Amino acid sequence: MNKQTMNRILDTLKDMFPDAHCELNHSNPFELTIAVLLSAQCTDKKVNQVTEELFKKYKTPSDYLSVPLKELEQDIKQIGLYRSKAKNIQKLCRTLLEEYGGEVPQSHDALTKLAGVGRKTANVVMSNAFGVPAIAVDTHVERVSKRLGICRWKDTVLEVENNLMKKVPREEWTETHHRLIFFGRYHCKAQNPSCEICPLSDLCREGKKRMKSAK
DNA sequence: CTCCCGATAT
DNA sequence: ATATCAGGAG
Repeated sequence: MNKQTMNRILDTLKDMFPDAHCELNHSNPFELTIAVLLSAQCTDKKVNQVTEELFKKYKTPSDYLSVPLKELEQDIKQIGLYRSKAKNIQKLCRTLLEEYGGEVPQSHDALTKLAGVGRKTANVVMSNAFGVPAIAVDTHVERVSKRLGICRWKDTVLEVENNLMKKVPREEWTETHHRLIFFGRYHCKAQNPSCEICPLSDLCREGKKRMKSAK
């Protein structure tokens, strides 16, 4: 992909979603970390429904450790993958208390060592909570980047991330990341993407195919 | 690679 | 009925 095409994509995304932002409700780094951990294979909307009550009941790492595992499981059950997530939350909270004075560490390396926190979650926390430029590659960013030809179809999520970091100016990483999410979530959807009204459909094999069959 | 898993959209 | 949802661990 040449530079002009990439710039066209970035300009179009900015035009379509000028105020794209993190849609996981949170009021501090700790809540954000919990919310992102919960968001794996689940919609943000559902996570927000659950965290509205969850964050009233659990304010600190100690709070999550003050109840039996089974109780926490029930409190997040609607999210799915709830057994492993509940276990990870308690293990993560134990680590925060034992290693970091109950605070969320402000380094990518330390974050990924926490239970249930991988590269994608660490990137989201670093960028949204601590203002460090990052591009977290989730299901939307991966799908959109591949459809638009920003990277190759066979690329791993790490390769997708490296591609985006190479092609997007560092100071625009975080905003671009959010725009790719919005683009994937509301426009270039996994099912029934809006190819007919997509200003970038000429860049996308899938889009071209759908345009033809629509005629 | 598989497993984890309920809610929602299609 | 099936696909998908801000993935991570083993």
